[in-house]
Amino acid sequence: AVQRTGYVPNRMAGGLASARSRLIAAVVPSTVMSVFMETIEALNSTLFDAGYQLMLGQSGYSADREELLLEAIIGRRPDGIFLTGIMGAGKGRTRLVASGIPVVETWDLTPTPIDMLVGFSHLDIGRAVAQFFVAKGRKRLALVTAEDERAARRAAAFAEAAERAGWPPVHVVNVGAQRSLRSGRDALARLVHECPKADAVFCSSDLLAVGLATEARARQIDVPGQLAIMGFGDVPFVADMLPALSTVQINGAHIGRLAAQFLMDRAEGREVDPAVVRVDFSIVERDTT
Amino acid sequence: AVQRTGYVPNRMAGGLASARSRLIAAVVPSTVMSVFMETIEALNSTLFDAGYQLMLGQSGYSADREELLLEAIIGRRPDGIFLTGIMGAGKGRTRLVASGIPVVETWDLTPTPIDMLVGFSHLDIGRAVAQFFVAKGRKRLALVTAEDERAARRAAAFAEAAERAGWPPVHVVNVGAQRSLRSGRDALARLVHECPKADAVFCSSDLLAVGLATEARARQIDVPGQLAIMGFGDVPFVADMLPALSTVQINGAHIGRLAAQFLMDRAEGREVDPAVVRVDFSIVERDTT
DNA sequence: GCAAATTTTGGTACCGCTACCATTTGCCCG
DNA sequence: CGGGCAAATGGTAGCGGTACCAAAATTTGC
Repeated sequence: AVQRTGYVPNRMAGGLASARSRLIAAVVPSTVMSVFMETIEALNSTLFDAGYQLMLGQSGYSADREELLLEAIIGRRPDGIFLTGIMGAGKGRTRLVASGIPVVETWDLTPTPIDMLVGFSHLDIGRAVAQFFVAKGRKRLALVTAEDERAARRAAAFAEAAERAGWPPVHVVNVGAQRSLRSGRDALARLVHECPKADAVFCSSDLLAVGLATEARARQIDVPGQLAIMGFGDVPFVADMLPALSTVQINGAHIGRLAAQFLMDRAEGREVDPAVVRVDFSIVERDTT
Repeated sequence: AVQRTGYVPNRMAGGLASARSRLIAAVVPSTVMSVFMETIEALNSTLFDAGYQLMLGQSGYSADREELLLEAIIGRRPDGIFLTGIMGAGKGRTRLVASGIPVVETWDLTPTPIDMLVGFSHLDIGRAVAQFFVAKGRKRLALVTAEDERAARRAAAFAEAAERAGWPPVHVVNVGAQRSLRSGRDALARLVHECPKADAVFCSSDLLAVGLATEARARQIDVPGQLAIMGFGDVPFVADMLPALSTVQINGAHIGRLAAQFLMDRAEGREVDPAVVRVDFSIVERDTT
């Protein structure tokens, strides 16, 4: 009879009755060319295979929009909420905690997570990249960074580690909100103008780094001879570029799968322990360092 | 009182009572490095600003998964369904029609849309690119294409147009399911081996085309002198690559906004007329042709 | 000042399921 | 063949809103 009439159960009614919506909400800053997409894809796949649906919200890197988004999300009573990044104190955080919905924060670490967490230390990465450059004999380190709180923390740790090694202050090129290839190219132009002696640069994203490498080629700057370039994220295509980009690799898909599992475990009443998982990163050395 | 107690209305209950879920479902093949992400981002933004939420489903380019996905989607009773591509006859289509939910198909054209449609003709694009190459004096045309029904149609029209111009048969390199930069590089390797005289190649995606351009550089093949390369999609960064990629530009964000508007109009009981909109494409000539 | 029209308030049925209780049925075994 | 137990079946109260109706309160017009 189900076959004949084409009956599809109304999951909204089911959710209302059972207080289990089988919906998981995810908040991402942006979807275009974003380092988070592999995480979202893995999250979505894992969820779907277990009978859950994904609701996607874009915060657009803006706080008031995030506030609205959170309200809209909580209104749907999802069984779990996935956050890219951590949530600072504020109305949003209070709301989330009050809602009692399982939350997993990702791509970052904090001593005060809302609930569960799958991430890594941006400070460690900043330090590790600085040490990598130092070990390679680079002396004048520089940063190219987009406006992003996590990138700022990597940058701060990078600069501090360089200073502790006795190196001169790290030159910083801020590219603003844009994280495009174009802004990477412009950033290199600014860098060679503002700090021509820089011999190693850590970029806040792979796209920016590819931009630098591209502009370096346009200006016949020898990479890595004259300038070493390190990206962040290891998005799928940078390994096959020419030169292949050295970058900080994050296993985004792993974060997504783990977060999905945590959320589903909690939704189904199972304990999640440990609720805070630190995932690895690694510096993959290719042709630009 | 609402402020004090932190009351957030349960939209699931509201949706059940009013038969208006304020949910829109979108089906995409994949989210990573996909040409559709600008469309999804625009769709999501437009929807969110009007108080709707986006549910994202990945069909993963697979038919049975799509079937399951459709069932899960219909079960949620969304106010509208966004499809990337058109839906051929089959169980899925029957289900969709039977559900009575407004549907907008995108990124393609068909004489038999399910409901609404915002797209363009892949045949026109194939022909236009072939004519472009012919006008440029290219004689030995080639194709590099991933397994994708829409790409296959562009390819067929391209080949046919070349033949009609009196040119020799178009050589086709099929890269399989992978649409990575790596497979683009491999494709060029195959192309120079299998058809060394080819002087112009149309790729089924920008990423593939960038791969070809990269491998051409590695092999010191002169682009565009010896080989012209055309991509598809005009994803954000290809304009700033070196060489800047010539490609077929599609205004993905426009498709997303329009589709969102259509879906919301229908959800709110307004008539959508015309329900089929053909959007423009254009060949942007940069440095690889 | 009063009737008519409009707005506000109060109350209830119902959206389509799930959870749970009360039966009834089937089955095994002494 | 009947008692005890598990499984199947039937029935119902919500889940938290919306929609709509009726009644009351207010405004408007003359």
